[in-house]
Amino acid sequence: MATLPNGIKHLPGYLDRAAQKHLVDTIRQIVVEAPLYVPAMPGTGKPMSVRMTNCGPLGWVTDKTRGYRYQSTHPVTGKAWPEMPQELLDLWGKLADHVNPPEACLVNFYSDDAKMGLHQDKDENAFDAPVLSISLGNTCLFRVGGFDRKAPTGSFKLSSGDIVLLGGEGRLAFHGVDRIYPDTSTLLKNGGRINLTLRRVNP
DNA sequence: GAGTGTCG
DNA sequence: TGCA
Repeated sequence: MATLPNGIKHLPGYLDRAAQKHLVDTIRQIVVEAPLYVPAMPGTGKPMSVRMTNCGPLGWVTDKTRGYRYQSTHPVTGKAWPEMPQELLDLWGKLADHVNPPEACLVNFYSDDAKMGLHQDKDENAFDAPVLSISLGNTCLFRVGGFDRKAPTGSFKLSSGDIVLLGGEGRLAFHGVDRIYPDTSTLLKNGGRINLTLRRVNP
């Protein structure tokens, strides 16, 4: 485990291959119930390069007119998000150091050419709880900065099975994904990367 | 002015 | 990595 200068924790190889495979199977089932959709930027409506879905009581969504928010239903199907799987509740219990369970698990699917610009996770009302991030599939280059957008940034690779905790000082750190490295994992048959982020939304 | 954006 |  490495503690970065800004307080962000990186746990390389936290999940073994079996646990990763099991999670992928779980996510596959979630995607059947709650299909991946293309989120859009507020205002411009510009599509993001990642595809998204969620599980848990709440899900993070965005579209052109209503912007970033959490809601209890899938924006396309209108159905409630699938239940939060037990294995994710267990991981949160082990690593999050927070009394309450996570309410949202955002599932981001990155194709090999997808990116995520530098941003803060600040649509929650519970900054005392960390954001717990799980990487599955191809390696990515992850960039982390500080509390202000202009603070200097640094980058490091995240591999399949790695976990990152954005907590404490690092909870509101700017972060993003610069690039995906194709063919760096055999976990996902069709390439790409899945990132799961567990969040507490309500205080 | 800001950006879960893109470009060089 | 920083700037546009």
